[in-house]
Amino acid sequence: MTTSKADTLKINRRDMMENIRNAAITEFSQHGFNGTSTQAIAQRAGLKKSQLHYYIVDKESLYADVLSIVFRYWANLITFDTESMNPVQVLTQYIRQKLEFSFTHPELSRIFTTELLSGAQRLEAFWPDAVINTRRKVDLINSWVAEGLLRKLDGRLLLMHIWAMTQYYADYAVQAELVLEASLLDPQTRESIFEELVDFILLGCGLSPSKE
Amino acid sequence: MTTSKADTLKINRRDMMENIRNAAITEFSQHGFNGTSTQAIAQRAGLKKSQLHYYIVDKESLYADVLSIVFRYWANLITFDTESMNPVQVLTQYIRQKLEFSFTHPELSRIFTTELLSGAQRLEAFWPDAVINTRRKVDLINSWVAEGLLRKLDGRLLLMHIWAMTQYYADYAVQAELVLEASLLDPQTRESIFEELVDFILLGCGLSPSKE
DNA sequence: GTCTATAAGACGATAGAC
DNA sequence: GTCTATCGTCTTATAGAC
Repeated sequence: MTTSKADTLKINRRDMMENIRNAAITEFSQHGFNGTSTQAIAQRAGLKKSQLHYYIVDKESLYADVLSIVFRYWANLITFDTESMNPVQVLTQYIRQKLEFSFTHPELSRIFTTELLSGAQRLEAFWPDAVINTRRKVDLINSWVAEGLLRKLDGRLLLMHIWAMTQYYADYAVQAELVLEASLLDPQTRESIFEELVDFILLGCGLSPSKE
Repeated sequence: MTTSKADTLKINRRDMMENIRNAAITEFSQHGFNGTSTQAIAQRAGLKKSQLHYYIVDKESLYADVLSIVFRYWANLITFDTESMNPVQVLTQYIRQKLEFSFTHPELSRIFTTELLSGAQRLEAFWPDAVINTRRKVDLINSWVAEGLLRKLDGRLLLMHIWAMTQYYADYAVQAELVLEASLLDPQTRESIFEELVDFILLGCGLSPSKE
């Protein structure tokens, strides 16, 4: 056992930081930046407010941390599969990734939404990359249209409508569960939403969903 | 001129209340209930915080006022046209109403979203009516499916996906304008979104959009 | 009827004790 | 390195002046 006291503390501190970040994600996703108190974050993390302020620089930088986590997930998990040049496969896979993210990380999705609702000022640093990634996807969709693989449509609108419907299951989870009288945690519910979403979108693009 | 002093004051007060409500709508829609200070509302209404508290009972009831406005609009403006039994006409008209509301009252749309994001506790009073209205629409859609007018789909999912895409243009207006490089105030932009949305949804339902 | 002065407490943040 | 005591500000709300 050569674990020094410093090492132990370091590990504990890292766990504590993750603990705090998770508490922050929950609070910020519900109440936004303005609406969240460091008090509430501290309480959720099992700390006193004054203790919390030892671990974080300030509320603003904790929020920036959390925002960057959202975008890191987004960039790593949700991409167009460029291997496949088949619109049906690319779109189906993209819809699954986006929807799965809403199901498994609804709080991260909601942080993006609260930030956008409150003016998106703290999001400006992330826009340039997002714009590039978006343009790449839009160009691919539009090239499909040019090749006649999709009906004549605006790739930007298609992409936004996919975002809208997948994001819905995070932001409006309360409403969805009320309407469906089912939990979004239930794998069967998730699967039937996914299947309907794929059919709906592919048909809307003038594609025929493959039935295997 | 028989206008008494009392009448004049009454009129002014009503104007002031509307002024305050509008300021409240703007602030609440951006920052939610927790995130909005009466200070910010007062300032936007051109009052001092202490003046504002003369006109309102408290923050909570001002918020309740604003929420009820949202639902009054919703109930009056956004309905299924039961006169027409034609799915294409009913859906097209519904999409136009919903989308138009997002364009012309984005702040009211956003208040609903912030409230849902923060747990929707203050919305509970409005759910029963909303559930009834929703069920009626779902039943109609499902009857179309039973008659073979629409492809086999779950009416609840279709309705939610229409909500998601139309609501998007209020909640995510910042993102939409960035992606489209256009203003959502522009009638041409609005019209092209509407047309694409109708084509997309009708095709997704297995209907063929009429082209006149 | 309208507005000011001010209370009572929550807010984010820090200096300094341990 | 960790936590407590505390500061100054901002919060909602009201009592009382005009």
